[in-house]
Amino acid sequence: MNPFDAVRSPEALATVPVCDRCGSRIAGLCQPLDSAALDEVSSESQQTSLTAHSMVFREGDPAGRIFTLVEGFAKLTRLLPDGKQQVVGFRFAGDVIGYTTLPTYPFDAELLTDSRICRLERGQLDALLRRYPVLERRMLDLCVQELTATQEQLVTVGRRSAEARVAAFLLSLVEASRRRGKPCTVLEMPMTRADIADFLGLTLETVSRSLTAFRKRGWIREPVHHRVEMVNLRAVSDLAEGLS
Amino acid sequence: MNPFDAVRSPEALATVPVCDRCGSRIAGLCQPLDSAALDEVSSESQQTSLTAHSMVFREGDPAGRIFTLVEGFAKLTRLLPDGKQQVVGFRFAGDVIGYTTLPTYPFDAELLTDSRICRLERGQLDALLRRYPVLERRMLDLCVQELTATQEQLVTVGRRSAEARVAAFLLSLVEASRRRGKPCTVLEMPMTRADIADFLGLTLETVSRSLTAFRKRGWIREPVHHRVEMVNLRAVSDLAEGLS
DNA sequence: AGACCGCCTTGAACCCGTTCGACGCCGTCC
DNA sequence: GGACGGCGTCGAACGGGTTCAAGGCGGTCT
Repeated sequence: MNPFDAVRSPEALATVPVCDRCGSRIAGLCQPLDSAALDEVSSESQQTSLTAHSMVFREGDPAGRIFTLVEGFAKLTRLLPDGKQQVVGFRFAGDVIGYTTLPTYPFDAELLTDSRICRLERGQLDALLRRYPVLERRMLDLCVQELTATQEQLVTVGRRSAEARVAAFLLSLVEASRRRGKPCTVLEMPMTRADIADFLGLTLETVSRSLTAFRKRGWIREPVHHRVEMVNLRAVSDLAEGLS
Repeated sequence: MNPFDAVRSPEALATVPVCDRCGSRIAGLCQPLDSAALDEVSSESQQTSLTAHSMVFREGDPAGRIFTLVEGFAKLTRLLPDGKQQVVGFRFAGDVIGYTTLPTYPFDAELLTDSRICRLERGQLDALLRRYPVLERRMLDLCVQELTATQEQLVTVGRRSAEARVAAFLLSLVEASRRRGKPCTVLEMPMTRADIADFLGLTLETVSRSLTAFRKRGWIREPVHHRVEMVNLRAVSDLAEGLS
């Protein structure tokens, strides 16, 4: 155990072990913090459990809080005036949700599964950022990562064929799982066909047809609902690259 | 004039006036700096002029430098294995180009016009960020802005019809011009139809047809090559919103 | 059990944007 | 001047993905 543990308050003892297993500690905002700083962050933040389909926040809500997804899956969506929605991203354990410089959140954040989230008031975050410059640096790094991923997604949606988009989506799930330290061929995929379609700029029928095609070619399996097994990762990534 | 000017070195006197008119000072990284800090930044950075079609850097180059576009226009592109390119964004006077946490640049940066750029070695930037926390904050803000714009672009490419995408593109030009403090109905548009098409996930023919359609409807004019006049901004933004 | 509902799958027809081809315009290079 | 190449425009045919429609499967509620 960490040598700092001995001097922690009982309160901290209760909260920190939770933090140690949090995705944020592994790949997210809290990764660069030492134990003392982690204590402070964790004592200022509020952990809550929420059920699937809860809204963490809505597009247009005042952006007064920042969230970390401790466990679970979420989707971020923007609504178009004509009613169609675009999924701008999915979020996994450890990811930060809702950091923006805008006065209001620019998208909806909806949980796809029962989840645990960690909540911080905006003012508290700003104070922490001032106190621990390493946190601000970390925010910037995460933001740049996010920007790169979104640009990648732009390429996917803008230039790839339907099947190549679905293949690229599967690869992004593999990558997200790897980043969380679980390199595994069987992946959680809690999003519906419609969610995936809205992410890829396709219809749910096309997504369904593509996944069926992959299954028939023996590239993937779906042992149970909302779980994919990547059988032939190479074939999928070749298709995503357009080498078809 | 600024009271700090009196104590400046002759060298600073030569460089700072340039900075004061730089786009970065108005809308970019240097915006929050006081005169003393601006002196330091400007003395560490190298200004150069480059001609149209120069590459600022290429995808895969070691990301050792950060650039600010002082004057001019640039496009950022990613190349797909099959040879197609996706324009991931355009950059205008004042914008930062090439900041990444990755070891290499994730896209090409090519100038569309003769431009002036301001160059900073990565190590110098890191030192400045440590010295002036306000700069790090500013980087984060710019990154979040950029992320929001890219997500907006994702919606455009993913869910809008061809004409709506072109309309949205025109609006983004208006917005970029406004941000640089030049709210004007006649805009520079140095990119070719092919560039626009690659940005919007369309072909150049479709872009050409859409712009022709807008012209025939009297929504825009193109008085000279590479310049658009927004005659009926309302009609364009209604189309972009999908209210057609 | 039966009815209902959300989600997924599959088929067939259609349509929007692409592809392919041709041409015009303009600037540059022999 | 003439040839060439980059860029933009336009028409006709094609095709990938959408739209529309029907049906299946697995839950949950009554």
